[in-house]
Amino acid sequence: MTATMTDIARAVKVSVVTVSKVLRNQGRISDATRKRVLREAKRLHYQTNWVARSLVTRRTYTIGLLLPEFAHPFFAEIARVVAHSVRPHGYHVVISSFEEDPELEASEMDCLLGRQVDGLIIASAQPERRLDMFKRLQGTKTPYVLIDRPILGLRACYVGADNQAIGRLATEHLIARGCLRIGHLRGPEMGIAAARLEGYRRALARAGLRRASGYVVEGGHGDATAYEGMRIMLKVTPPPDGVFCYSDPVAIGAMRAITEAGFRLPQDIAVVGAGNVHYSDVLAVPLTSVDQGTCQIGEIASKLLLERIATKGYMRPKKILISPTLVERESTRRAA
Amino acid sequence: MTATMTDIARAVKVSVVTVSKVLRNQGRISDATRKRVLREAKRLHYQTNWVARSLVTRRTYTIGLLLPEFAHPFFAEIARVVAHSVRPHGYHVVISSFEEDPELEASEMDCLLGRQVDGLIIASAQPERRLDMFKRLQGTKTPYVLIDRPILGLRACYVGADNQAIGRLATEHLIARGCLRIGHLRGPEMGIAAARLEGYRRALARAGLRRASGYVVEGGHGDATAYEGMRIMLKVTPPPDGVFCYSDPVAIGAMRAITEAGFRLPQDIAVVGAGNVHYSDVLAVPLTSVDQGTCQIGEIASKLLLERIATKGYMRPKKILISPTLVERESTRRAA
DNA sequence: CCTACTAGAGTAATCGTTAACCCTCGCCAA
DNA sequence: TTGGCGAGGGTTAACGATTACTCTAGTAGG
Repeated sequence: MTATMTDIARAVKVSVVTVSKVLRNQGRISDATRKRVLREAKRLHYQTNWVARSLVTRRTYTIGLLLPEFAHPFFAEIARVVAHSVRPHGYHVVISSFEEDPELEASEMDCLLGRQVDGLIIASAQPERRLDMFKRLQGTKTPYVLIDRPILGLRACYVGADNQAIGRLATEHLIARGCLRIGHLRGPEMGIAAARLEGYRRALARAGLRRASGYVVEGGHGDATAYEGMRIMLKVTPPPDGVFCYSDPVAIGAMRAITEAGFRLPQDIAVVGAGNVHYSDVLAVPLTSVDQGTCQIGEIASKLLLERIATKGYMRPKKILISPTLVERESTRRAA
Repeated sequence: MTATMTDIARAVKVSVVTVSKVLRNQGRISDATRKRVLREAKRLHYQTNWVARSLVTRRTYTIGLLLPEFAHPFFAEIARVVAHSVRPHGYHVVISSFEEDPELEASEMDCLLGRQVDGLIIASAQPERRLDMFKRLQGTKTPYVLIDRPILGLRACYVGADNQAIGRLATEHLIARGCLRIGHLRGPEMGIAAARLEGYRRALARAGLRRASGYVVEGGHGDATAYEGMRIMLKVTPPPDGVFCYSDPVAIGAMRAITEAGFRLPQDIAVVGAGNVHYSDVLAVPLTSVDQGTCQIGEIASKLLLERIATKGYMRPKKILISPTLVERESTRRAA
């Protein structure tokens, strides 16, 4: 069985407290005793029982990661980065995905709190104006950081991409590549998609380009819906000569529609995606994409959370937007 | 602050034990008392303190997931499936990735054991014949299941893809598509890659096809190394008319080399990958790929582990190989 | 020689829950 | 009347560690 401090204490003939002190390097212990304890601990392969320690210290060195979905590359990357960032501080990560179900999200949050996590990182799917999950969370005083999806009306830490900047950057890039009729295949959500759309609009306005109504089409979430959306947009006369797509999967669907319609890519129509997912450069036409700084989001969220865990008093919530960067590939590489 | 059973007990004027019994639906409690306790519990938003409960029950309802890498689609999917499979049984998952570093893997295992996980699922990177990590693990009697990478000489549960079958299936498919000179871009590892190679060889032998020496080339892990490997293979005369690639990324690199060399795909050279990663059908030429049954691996590993956790006595280790399935796409779609 | 201090330990209480008994009615049968 | 039994609770002692004291020599200083 697993050895406990009592086992060590008995073997070395000291009290459990002495063992505890040695193992934590605390209190005054003679070198001789320390060595004997350490030797015995090693001999028995002693491992701190964190359950017992946590009960009295009220710290589990565990953080909860509450995500809508795990297999999604963005969230998988977040999980990786978060686990990696907190490990040097002795923390581990308990994961929980709620498949975009707000009810499940709330109940999973309760579970994680019951497990006494020291803090939470959440990409929430709570509908707008439904803050009771967060009220409950705040009631427990457990630190938490929101990522990716901002929650309106909540005074809380938030780290996410600067979606308006993403829209602006993508659109400005198309403009710089000489596009004059720039379309947008937008996403379905209120917050994120709306901000990207707004960035797109502002970039157009600043460049003095017109906004034809048919140039903004709903592209859904995946490449299938995006394919349909793009086909609709291509029927506008004149067709667009550049498209900013809400996400990379959407861009993939769009490119398929464009190629099938007989347009050349990027000569006739240039395409920009967003997300810069791992496979963007192995596509038929490698996709120019706006990188949303996934790693940074994970790192900063972790850092923020650990800060808050370490601090007793009140800390003002911080909202941090990560500046996107453009990764240019073939899908926009053409003469301006 | 968070309410405890003591708070409820005081409010309802019963003992803590009574509260505990009500909350666990155990022991004989009158309906009246039960209702009062439950009402108070709800009023205070009582949540079981799992740390305290675990200390006495010796069950944390937590399982550890020890993986080489998180962002990799295969492992991300595994994490998703495992978390999803164990949740209905009240379990949560603590993740830990060790970036292919055996030392880190072992130390993370110790941490997870210190956290008293009820069981472990491991895709190990321990080098061959270094079993001491597992000896230690077995010493704790903590149930565990290996996935993906078998460990030789270890009597332990294992769930993984049938790699030889993958090689066979891919090669037989190429044969069925009329390929006569079939190459293999192999992977670097001993176990998995060797098994796929063996499956390839057997399929060739069974079909009575010759094995030219230059037709088996090391393709590395990613598309960059695979690209180089494929260029080498294309110099053989006559060049292959079909290639089974160790993985999908490898196949992507190979396809690039093939196209650049002026061959048509799949008419001149057909390509099969393995892994069936999510983006296989959005490539320039959608890639035929052998699906290795990721979901099944995760589900079965979870089931096996929960079984072992629930069972007191000894259980014979089970080794389960998941039969692969072929997903045909454009890269092999040609007349036989 | 006595006091004060310190190094090096030990004791007792506690964290929140559960396990294993124990107690006290009230009721019923002998 | 007594004995037994079961319903409905309560008591006590863990679980494995930590925290906050307490205790005891030895030692240095006056």
